[in-house]
Amino acid sequence: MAEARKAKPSARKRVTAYEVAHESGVSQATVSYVLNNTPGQKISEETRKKVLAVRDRLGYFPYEPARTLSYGNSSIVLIVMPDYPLGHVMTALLDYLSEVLTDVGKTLVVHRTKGGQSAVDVARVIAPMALVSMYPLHPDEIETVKRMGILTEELAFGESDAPGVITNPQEDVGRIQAEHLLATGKKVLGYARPIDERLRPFWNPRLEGVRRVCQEAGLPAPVDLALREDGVDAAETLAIWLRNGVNGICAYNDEIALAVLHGARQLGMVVPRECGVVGVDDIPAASISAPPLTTVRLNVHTIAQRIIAGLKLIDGPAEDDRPVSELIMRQSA
Amino acid sequence: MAEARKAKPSARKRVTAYEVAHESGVSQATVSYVLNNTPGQKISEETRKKVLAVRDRLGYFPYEPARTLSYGNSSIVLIVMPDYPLGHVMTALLDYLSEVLTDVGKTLVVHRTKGGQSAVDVARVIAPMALVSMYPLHPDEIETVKRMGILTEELAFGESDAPGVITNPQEDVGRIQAEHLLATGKKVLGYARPIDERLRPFWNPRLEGVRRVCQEAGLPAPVDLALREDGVDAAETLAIWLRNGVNGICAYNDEIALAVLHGARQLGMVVPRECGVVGVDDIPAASISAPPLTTVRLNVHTIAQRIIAGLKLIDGPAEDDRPVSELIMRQSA
DNA sequence: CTGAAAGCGCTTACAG
DNA sequence: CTGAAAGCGCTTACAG
Repeated sequence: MAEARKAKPSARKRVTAYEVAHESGVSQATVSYVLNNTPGQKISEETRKKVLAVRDRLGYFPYEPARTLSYGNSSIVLIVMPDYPLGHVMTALLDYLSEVLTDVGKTLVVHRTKGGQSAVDVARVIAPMALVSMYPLHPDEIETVKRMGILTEELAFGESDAPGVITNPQEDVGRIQAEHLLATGKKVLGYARPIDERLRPFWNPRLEGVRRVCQEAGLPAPVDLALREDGVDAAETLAIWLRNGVNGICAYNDEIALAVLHGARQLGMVVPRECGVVGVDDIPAASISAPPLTTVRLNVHTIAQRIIAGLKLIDGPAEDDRPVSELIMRQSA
Repeated sequence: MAEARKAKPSARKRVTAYEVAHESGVSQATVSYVLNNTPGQKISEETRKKVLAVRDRLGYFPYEPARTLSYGNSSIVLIVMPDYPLGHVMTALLDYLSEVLTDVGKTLVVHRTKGGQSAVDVARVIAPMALVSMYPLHPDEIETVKRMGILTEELAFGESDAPGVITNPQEDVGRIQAEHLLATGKKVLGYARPIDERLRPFWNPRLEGVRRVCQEAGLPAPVDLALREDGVDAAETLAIWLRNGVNGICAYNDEIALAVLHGARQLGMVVPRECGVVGVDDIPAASISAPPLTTVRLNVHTIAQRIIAGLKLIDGPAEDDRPVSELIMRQSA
């Protein structure tokens, strides 16, 4: 795995606090005090000025690994994601998270963890102060990471009340889709999921939401089928749904929904009259499909704030009270 | 900006090499030798076994910051990207890069740098062994990072022969688009670029490629217009092109191309007869648009290999000789 | 074949 | 108000 590191690199001599102290005619401690604005230390204005000037002249900045070692904790927040496509929403989530963390002096860094590689290994080399996982972690992994003194959080897409698990209930997404379809008079629903089995943790809770709505309405359970995003099997799959009497389809995301729409065009079906379709994500292409796609938009800010609150790093921006998911109604359903 | 760190966290006592040494009845040095397989150290099989056993029992792993401090260099490769949407291609690039780096014991980590924030600051807290920038860095920034002893590389989308700059010539992409359009008999080209000004470094080189092809063919320069990805201004923009006699459009990427197609449908235009359209990226939706989109696919592996070769971390997988970009012909041009 | 010791660059009691 | 010193957890000459 990790091979031995090569010979020590020519380690371009680093500018150290020692040098700054020396040039300023003060001790290393004093340098540390002024640079960190250490509370409870009264530094004369003169000394402070001098140190700062030398710092600037030398272009000095503390070396983080040393700081981390001494302090016992870093300021890095590591987020691990699966390495398969996650779309616009996750990107937006990351950016917002990054912004908020930057504001409180933390640095967010992302690792796309390849299947087979453990988040624990990554956490070991990054040695972050906190680890946020975008996919389910094994309890042993959580245990190990915690024992490393790292705050740990897992974003769960289903229900959970386990500690350290931020729930981002995706059932709601499925419910919204299904309820809208039923409200438009559809009676038999289909669920269009992606083919990639690794995505199961993401779509399964949504399907569960659809399932419950059907059940509560006394309607048949949704028939779920997998579909390619490039739409080559769309017509064929749609035909299966039709044979099952399906007239409303909830898609895992907009890309899949677009593929369904493609299949419908091929079959000459009239959407939404013969079959309604609703997606998730509201990607740009959703508003320009034929017909424009009715979809569910996720409110990334709320999710981000839950993560941040779970990290307890900041008192958190006032809880966002916008709903996590909302229906964007267009013409496909 | 960075606020003072809070009181030392309850720093759950870390298992140290000292403890492993103690429990094994050997010195710390010996523990380090066996764990690192330090060459030139002859450790008795017995000692090795013992140390390893204790390591496993205690669940010990070296603490990276200490290791980095001592060794003088980390095993992290940091990649900074702009924080605006970059699409499937960049994601694929990251994943491939990550995979290769993992194989050689490095860990790739990504930071989406917000405008206004400097890559230098990020590099300072992560203290990586190498920094790869996906956007242009200021020469001063490069200088600073290098002085920190960090290998630095910048992915340039235009031409450049500056050291430390990996060129990923995007003119070629524009050329391929334009040449195809001209080959189908189009005489006046348009360039559809995104609205976000921050994307300029990415589309400008491509537009330049289109421009050159037109020039070389003795045709009028391409007329470039900005377009929203959600297509609300597509018809209107398309009308402007038409008034200028444009009958072939090169789009910055597939999303924009899809918007153009949307506008064409609204105007009742026949694509590609009245106007050809070619995108870039070959996203899944490209194959199911109406009509299916002709596009240029980028070969991510080649780009990744150039980056890796530039890092000189490994002897590199045999240079991929597949072309960087290739035309995927479908029905929109 | 193994260990005592120095050193990486910081922070933080502890003395003054 | 400031400094000498210990300590964070590792690696690596240097002795034996």
